[in-house]
Amino acid sequence: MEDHEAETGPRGSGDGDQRAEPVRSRWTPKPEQILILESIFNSGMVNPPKDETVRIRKLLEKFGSVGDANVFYWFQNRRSRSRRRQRQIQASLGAAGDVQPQPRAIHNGNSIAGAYYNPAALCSYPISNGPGSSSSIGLDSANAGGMFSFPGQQGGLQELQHGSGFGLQDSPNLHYQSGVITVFINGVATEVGRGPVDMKAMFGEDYLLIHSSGVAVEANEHGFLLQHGESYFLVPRHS
Amino acid sequence: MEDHEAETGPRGSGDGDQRAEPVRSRWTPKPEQILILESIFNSGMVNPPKDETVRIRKLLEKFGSVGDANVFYWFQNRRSRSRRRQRQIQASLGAAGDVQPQPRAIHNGNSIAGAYYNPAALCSYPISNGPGSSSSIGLDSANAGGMFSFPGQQGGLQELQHGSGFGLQDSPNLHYQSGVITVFINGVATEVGRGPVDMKAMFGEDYLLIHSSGVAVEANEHGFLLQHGESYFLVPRHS
DNA sequence: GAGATATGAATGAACG
DNA sequence: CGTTCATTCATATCTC
Repeated sequence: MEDHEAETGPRGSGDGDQRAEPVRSRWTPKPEQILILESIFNSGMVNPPKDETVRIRKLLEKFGSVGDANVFYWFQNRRSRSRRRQRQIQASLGAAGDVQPQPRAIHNGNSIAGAYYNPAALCSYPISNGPGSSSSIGLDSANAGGMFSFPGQQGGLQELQHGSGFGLQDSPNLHYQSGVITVFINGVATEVGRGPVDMKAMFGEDYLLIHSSGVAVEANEHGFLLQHGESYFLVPRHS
Repeated sequence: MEDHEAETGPRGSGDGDQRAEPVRSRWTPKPEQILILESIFNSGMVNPPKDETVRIRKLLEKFGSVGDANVFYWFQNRRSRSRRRQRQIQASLGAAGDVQPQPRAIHNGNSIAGAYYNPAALCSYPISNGPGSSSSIGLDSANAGGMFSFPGQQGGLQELQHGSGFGLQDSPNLHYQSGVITVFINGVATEVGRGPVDMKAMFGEDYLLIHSSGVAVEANEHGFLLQHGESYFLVPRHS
């Protein structure tokens, strides 16, 4: 986390001699790049150290030009906003009464985030932004580097998240854990706080959480304790 | 690190005029204030001691309420980010290795890293943030103190940087020099590392650096040695 | 094509 | 001092 922001400042440079450059705008990550970044983030590396940042940048460059600063900013923003969302959820859980459809239904036109109304999908941050424009992301191109091999179609998204095979193969430890972990609830990657999750407050009394092994998740008085990377199933209690 | 922050911090106590605004939690320096701060910083005083900080604060107060802590933080951040930028430049110069052409000319449809194509614009940190919103900063107001007298218009910015007449008139020595100096290249205030500057790596073989006196800048094997506050001109060698 | 939202970038404040 | 957090600014994108 050292050198960032160099590169450009849309802000500064208040001189007139800038040739008629069509106002270089900000970096807009390609869908493939977002996938990579998300998968790295969800794998637990939410705050990559500098050398990792460089590696990630090189990886991303297979899909479009990008700078170290962009990667840094991405993780910083992702972390910050994830944390904020988490806090919001937590806060609104405590505040009974005036609530509303609390999780702000991201409702990206297409996309997986649609899975919101279903209680099972009630997650603080549904992974994936939905493979936006380029339908069925063309990962085939530029994939020569061999580091990536996505299942390919958008349906296969969750698959990706599970395995740790996302390219940063060798780094043994995922530096920096942060207070947020990612679990899979009914197949949907979901961020939750590191501590006990008050599932009752989230889903009500009518649901049970079952670990993928089949055993129901124990809950102490504070809530359930989930583990990063594990899969759970939220099922109606009275079914 | 010690006693800062409480002080006159706009946070806790009486910042005089907050009315009429959407209650901003943190200090947002006015353009005039930024100009002042930048000019002080660029004059070489990058780490003002406490008493100077107080004087600077009083100066800034002519343009809006501000606390000593704000000034302290500003210099701390300015120093930190300046150094960081410097390091990034240096790093990317040395990198050279495996990947693509160094000046990463991101040139996407959108995206960053502008200011790269023009050699003259290749500066680690072009001074001035561009008199953004408030066109032709209204310096006339509150200028009664008489310490400042800007040329006024935005074009006159570089003018300001040159002279040492920036208000802190008497302090004989500019405490703390830091590893960064400010020079003027083709009229643009530019930060460079204190040591020899590898201009060849920065601008290529095709450019010469001429001191404002007219003599070409000597370069040893390491690079050019520039001097703080001096003006230079970067000219094509073959023109 | 105006308004709402998402998000890249910048920066004041603070921590270790 | 380097790093991180929180907030804000600016703009790309989406929606109606």
